[in-house]
Amino acid sequence: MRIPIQINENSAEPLYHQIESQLRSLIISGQIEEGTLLPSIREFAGNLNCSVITVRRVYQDLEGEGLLRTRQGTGTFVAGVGDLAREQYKRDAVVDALRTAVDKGLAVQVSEEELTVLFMEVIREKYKSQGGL
Amino acid sequence: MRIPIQINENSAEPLYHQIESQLRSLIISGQIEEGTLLPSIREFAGNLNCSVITVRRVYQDLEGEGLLRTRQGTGTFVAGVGDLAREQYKRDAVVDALRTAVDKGLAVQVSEEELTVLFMEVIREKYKSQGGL
Amino acid sequence: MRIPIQINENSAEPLYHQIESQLRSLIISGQIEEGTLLPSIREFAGNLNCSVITVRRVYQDLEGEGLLRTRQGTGTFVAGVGDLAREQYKRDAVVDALRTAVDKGLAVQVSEEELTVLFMEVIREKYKSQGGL
Amino acid sequence: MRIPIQINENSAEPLYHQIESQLRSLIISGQIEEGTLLPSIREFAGNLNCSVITVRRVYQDLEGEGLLRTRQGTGTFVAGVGDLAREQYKRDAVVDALRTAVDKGLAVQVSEEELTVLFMEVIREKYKSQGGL
DNA sequence: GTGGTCTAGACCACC
DNA sequence: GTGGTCTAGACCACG
Repeated sequence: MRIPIQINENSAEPLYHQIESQLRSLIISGQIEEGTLLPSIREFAGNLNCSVITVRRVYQDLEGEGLLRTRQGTGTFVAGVGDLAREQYKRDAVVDALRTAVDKGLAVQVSEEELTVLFMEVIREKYKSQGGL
Repeated sequence: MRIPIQINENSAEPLYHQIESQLRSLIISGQIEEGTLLPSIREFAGNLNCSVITVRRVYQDLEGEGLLRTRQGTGTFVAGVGDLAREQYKRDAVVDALRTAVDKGLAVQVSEEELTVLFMEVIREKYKSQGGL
Repeated sequence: MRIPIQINENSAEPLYHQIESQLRSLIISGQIEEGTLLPSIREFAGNLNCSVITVRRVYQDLEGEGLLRTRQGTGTFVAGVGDLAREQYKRDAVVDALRTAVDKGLAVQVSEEELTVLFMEVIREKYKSQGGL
Repeated sequence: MRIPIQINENSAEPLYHQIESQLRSLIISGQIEEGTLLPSIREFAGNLNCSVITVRRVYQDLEGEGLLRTRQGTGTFVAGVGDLAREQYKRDAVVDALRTAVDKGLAVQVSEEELTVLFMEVIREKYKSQGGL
């Protein structure tokens, strides 16, 4: 199976972090189903053109979060995410990002109205380009 | 003049980065006026309880962005930010943060409506705690 | 790879500045190819017999100019300089220096003809000592 | 007497240095005649909008070079510059700047021909804007 | 191994 | 007094 991960070479964000957060989203949103066998560390590293130790770290971290399960000699699987946990998880991630954005607006003294207008522009632009969800 | 900067010791965000972004906001929002003489690097370092080198780096980076002007032997001043440039600057910073948040929503497959509701909750909560702007 | 940098201990020009301008020239003239992995800051500091911090500053400044790209844990690379950009870059640097020289001539009231003669003497002397380009 | 000095606030070049080199040029080129009484330190500082100690340094340095003479309680005068010395002085200053420019060209691997063309463009542009000398 | 951050402290040039 | 440069050395994050 081919996992769709986009790496931004120029970003200051560490490699492992970029991969983790995208893979996490794919799992939580259900785009990769529970029980799926992920690529081996070597194969994944080859796909992403990064070192095996980076992939190893990603798998370990997500296993620590309970999103993956590793079976010696077999491979790494997507673990289950309860529906309730999933909803909570989504909400948290999104609310956190929104809070950061609103804080930015406050710091720079944009009014509540202006900020809302900007939000509307951005959401329209993004969701249009993705097609209806 | 006393510059109000809040340092979060526990944050993963580098010290110089915390200081930079807060000072940047103070300048572009106009809360520190053009031409203001900032504290000397030593004095500021004393206030912030950090090394002079860290303050030096902050001043240098912001000078690189054109927000500060420094003259050896004299001190460091707030450079002018044209009103138009300032508006653009604000907008960019905020739109960028909003985009990140909306991307997060997309990644996790939250619907446009849900995301809007969450935004409204967050903005109400934040702006209320700050009083009317 | 060994980078040929000449340090002048007695110059009033700051160390980091000497290194920066020479490394910059090597890159934009194409003598160091795009994608080349530069020495680690520690190794380079050893070669140049200066502090790692000085090298770090050089790499950081040139990264800011877009000439280098650095990834934590991996190293520092020469970034691409588009051929067109490179030509512009060269021209700018040289024209700037020429302007300074001509200004000097004007300030001291040397005639256009005298100045041209002096230029011819200098260019012959310099280019001869370098061999044909 | 009003001495025409242009200060560039944004330059990295130290204040005293900017003033010195311009005043030096004015004297050597004969635009300020031998024996002229220069403004008092305080007056000059007022004109240039800089500190008296900066002007003091300028006068001292140029006195050290033999270009000025100070008489206690009377003021600071322009000393004589022999015609031969003047010519040598001019030549040296200009040749030095030209050498710097040509070095830049070499560093960046511009050919002798290209460099000559650039020089011609620059000299035409500068001398035209100044009117015939 | 790599770069990223931060420290304390020195010495210099400038105003 | 101010900022500008440079040092040695520490600790952390990344690959």
